[in-house]
Amino acid sequence: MAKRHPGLSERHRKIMEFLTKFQDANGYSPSIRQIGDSIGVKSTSLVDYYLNQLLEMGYIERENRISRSIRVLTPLPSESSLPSKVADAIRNAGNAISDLISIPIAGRIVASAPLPMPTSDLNYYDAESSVDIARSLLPSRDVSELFALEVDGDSMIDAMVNDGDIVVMKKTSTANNGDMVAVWLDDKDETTLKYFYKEAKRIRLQPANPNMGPIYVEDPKSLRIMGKVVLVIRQIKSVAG
Amino acid sequence: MAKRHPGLSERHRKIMEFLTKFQDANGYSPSIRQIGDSIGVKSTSLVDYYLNQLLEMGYIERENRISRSIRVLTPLPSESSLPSKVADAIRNAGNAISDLISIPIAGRIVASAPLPMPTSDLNYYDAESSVDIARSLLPSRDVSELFALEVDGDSMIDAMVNDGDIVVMKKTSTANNGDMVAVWLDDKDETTLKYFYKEAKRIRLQPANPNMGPIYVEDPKSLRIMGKVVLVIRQIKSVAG
DNA sequence: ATAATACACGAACATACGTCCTATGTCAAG
DNA sequence: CTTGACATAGGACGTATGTTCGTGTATTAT
Repeated sequence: MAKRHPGLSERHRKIMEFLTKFQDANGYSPSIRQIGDSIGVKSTSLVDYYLNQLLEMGYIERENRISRSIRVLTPLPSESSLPSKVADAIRNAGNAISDLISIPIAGRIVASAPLPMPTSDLNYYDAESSVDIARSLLPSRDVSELFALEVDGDSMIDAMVNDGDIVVMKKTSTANNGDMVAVWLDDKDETTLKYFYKEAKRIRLQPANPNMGPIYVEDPKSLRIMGKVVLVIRQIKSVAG
Repeated sequence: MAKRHPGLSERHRKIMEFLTKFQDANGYSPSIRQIGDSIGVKSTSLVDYYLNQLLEMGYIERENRISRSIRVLTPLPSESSLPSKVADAIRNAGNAISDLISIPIAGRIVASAPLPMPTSDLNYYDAESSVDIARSLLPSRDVSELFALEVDGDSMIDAMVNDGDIVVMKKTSTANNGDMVAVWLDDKDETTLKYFYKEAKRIRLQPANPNMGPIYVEDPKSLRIMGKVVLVIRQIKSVAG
């Protein structure tokens, strides 16, 4: 259950350290160039390059084209500097009190229709329905991007997901190899849940059910990643039938 | 020594609210223009104007000429409009503990072996591992009879349950029609998860996967119900393969 | 040796974003 | 009525910042 830390170069480590430190000290993220300075690199593109790797590896998150929008997801264990009382307090308040997270249920997921997405980042409130999940079950510290969908129909059984199941997803448009993602296939006009693998010239979508074969997507453009699945919950509801 | 909070106009309040909300949701501050949008103001200068006032009054901090560098210093009191996380946290603080129940993981479930059962009702403590589940996800009021098992191997895919999944079960030796039960089949020498239906002269065990056929047990004696499944949890763990 | 790949630099570019200046309207005090 | 403080709008301007592209150099695979 512990996060994997593969191939983190010295540079990567330094960047992560700088990110957390800077965030902690200033309350906002550094710019690309500031990161470059911190590791002695003059080229912004190189920093961008590293940031993308860290993103791939799931260490950080960024918003496209938005300044200083880097979020550190897995702070490295090496923290000894907590200058900001505020940050500290907030952090403590976060994980000390709310072990239970309420995730809005954005709608139902059907193979034949696109994914309903939470209408905005701000409407936690009006979600009429939601699921409560223990924080310990979730990989991400960042709760804001999580939403849940209820599976409608049998069309996802090849993903080992059945009618009535609840999938908790994280909003994203990129995926790492091995992630289970919800994708919209343009040519097939359908939504599907599959494991994502980027291969040399194509993308392999592997069903969770080991008995079923993968499908391949040659054109990355025709595949829209809507989010990655982080949790599946099935309440057995003793239905007669 | 608390800061004075004089003359906070509706606009000020709205801005503060938006700031905290946005920060909370995105992990970084909004831009001037985003703030403007949020309060229905087109002019960036006006937003700047307000921000300076808030700064004067000690509500926020900003860095000159740095994007998205606003820090909220004094989150507004109560007001019923706090960002959800905090609000929820506070609200739940009292009953959070009781809403979350810790279920011991008794062992692993394999088709080829009997179910490991919790040795006694009292050994919550020494359970090295456990899962935390929100009470709202569980049907049963009675926590003491619940235990969890981790699925080992692919042998349960006909129950739509895969390697690594966690099944939460309620200890029982009887079942009602429609329950999903874990049963030990004497003649086959295996454990399986199936929906339980008592028919006229036999018992029908129906896989969760609608594509697969049922199996029938003629002799009720050769079937031992170990418990009924109340919840299945699958954490997607992004493993390459 | 050749090709492919990862790592690195710098510069050009587009734009997101903060700053600041001008104009307009309101309203209470002088 | 005039004055001035305050609230609001619009936009010009400069720069801070993320993105992209062309190029170069090691390192590794074929």
